[in-house]
Amino acid sequence: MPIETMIRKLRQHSELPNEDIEALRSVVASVKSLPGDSPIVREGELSTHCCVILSGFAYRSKVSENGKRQILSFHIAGDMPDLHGLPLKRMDHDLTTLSEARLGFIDHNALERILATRPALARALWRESLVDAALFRQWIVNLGTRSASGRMAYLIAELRQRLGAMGMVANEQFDFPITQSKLADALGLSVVHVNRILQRFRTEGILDLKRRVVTLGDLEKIVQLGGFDSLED
Amino acid sequence: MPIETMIRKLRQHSELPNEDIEALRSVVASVKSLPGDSPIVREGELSTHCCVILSGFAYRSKVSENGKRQILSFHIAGDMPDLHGLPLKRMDHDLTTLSEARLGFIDHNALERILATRPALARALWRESLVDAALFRQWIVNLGTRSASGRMAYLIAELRQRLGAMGMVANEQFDFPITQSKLADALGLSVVHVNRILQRFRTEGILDLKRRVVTLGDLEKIVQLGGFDSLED
DNA sequence: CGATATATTGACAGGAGTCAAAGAGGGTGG
DNA sequence: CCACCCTCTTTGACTCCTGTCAATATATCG
Repeated sequence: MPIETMIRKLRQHSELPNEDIEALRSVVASVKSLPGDSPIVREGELSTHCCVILSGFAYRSKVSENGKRQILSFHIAGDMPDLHGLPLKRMDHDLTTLSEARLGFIDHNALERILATRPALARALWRESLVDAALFRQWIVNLGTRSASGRMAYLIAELRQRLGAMGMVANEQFDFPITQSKLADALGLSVVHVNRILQRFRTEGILDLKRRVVTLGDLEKIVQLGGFDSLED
Repeated sequence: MPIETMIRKLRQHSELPNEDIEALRSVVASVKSLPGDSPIVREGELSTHCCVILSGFAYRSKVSENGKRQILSFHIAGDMPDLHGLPLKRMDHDLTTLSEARLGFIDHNALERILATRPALARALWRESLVDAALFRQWIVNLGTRSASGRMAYLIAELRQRLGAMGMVANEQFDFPITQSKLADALGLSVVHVNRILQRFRTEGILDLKRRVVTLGDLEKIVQLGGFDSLED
């Protein structure tokens, strides 16, 4: 039951009685597999349920008036990328699968019912959404203060850490099924420039991103370039 | 009682019984005036209370490992910029006054006590922190997709809207006690370039930022440059 | 009135974008 | 199993936006 990954994640920041965990587990109504690039929710929609990523990847994005798309964040197994839809309802951005993904869906009404009698669980979900906000802040720092290659290195370091915490990094290698054009949209760079950075990283043995797999070459260098502080999982 | 501004803001997104409002009002223990550039909380600290801005401005910032400071957001009267410290405790960034400001402080323990019996209020605060997160997302889009002058225009348009909603814009003019160097840190630009953009805006009659006051010249142009969608308050 | 912070200028360098074309990879259908 | 197509990646040439450095002017404040 890979819903355990989400529970493990919640437990990293919140102590929860077993009954709350059980209640949460029981409220996951349906599980669906979606191919890559499928919209999960769109900006402007009112959400009636939220999802847990059971496997695969998803990303959140927003298009600005000048037509450019900005990718706000990437999400991995265990994440609940549209939790904020529970209190806010109206989505302010899109949520899309990056690769084929298995998603668990939780109906808002059902979730509200169990939260009503379980304040600790409600608090845990609040906390979860605040951790999400903290990642956005990090991303602002990344976009605002670093050079193109620093941004790229930071992204990889952040992913390595989050995937590592979920046990999804092996042999300094992990899955990341992304195109350079999406990388460009996430980092605020042009595709061409992303390509050049990746090539430089490759020839300098820093890392290799090929065929949807990242191979870490020189972790020290990545962390240093990206100014990523905690090397620990 | 300028704590009303905060209550008005909460009510914009949440229906709250009068007793909850009263409880919230009563929990603001002390009010303090701080001069500009005073730290309110620092990154790494554990917060024991949170604050409401009663008047003046504050900003949140984070310094990245390369030494550059990134300003994450600006805050105005009615905002609770460190609400997230209630569930998360450890601050991941600094909070500082921009100008002289009056702050109301709320003790976490006292707040927790009233939240325990007032789920609607707890939910309103959760929502408030999600609105905050949505602003961060907007800011990511701003940094990632717009040119330097677009970013500047967006910042001004966003401020105009938020201040307008609080009734703090008169004659297309509002207070914004900021230096160009802080603007640079917020927009991810160099001071020199910020200066040039402001001059261009000035000579082209788009807007004028001088002596800590913004005078809007051509609102249409600002909104268009910044790609800001809702002109309405 | 001097001292310090902030704003303004100019000259120059370089990182990142744009445009346009050519290769590679991965599917798909015959 | 190969030909074809479509998407993604890679290249090269060129432009220009934004940063850096360093000096000067202007505000602000005690």
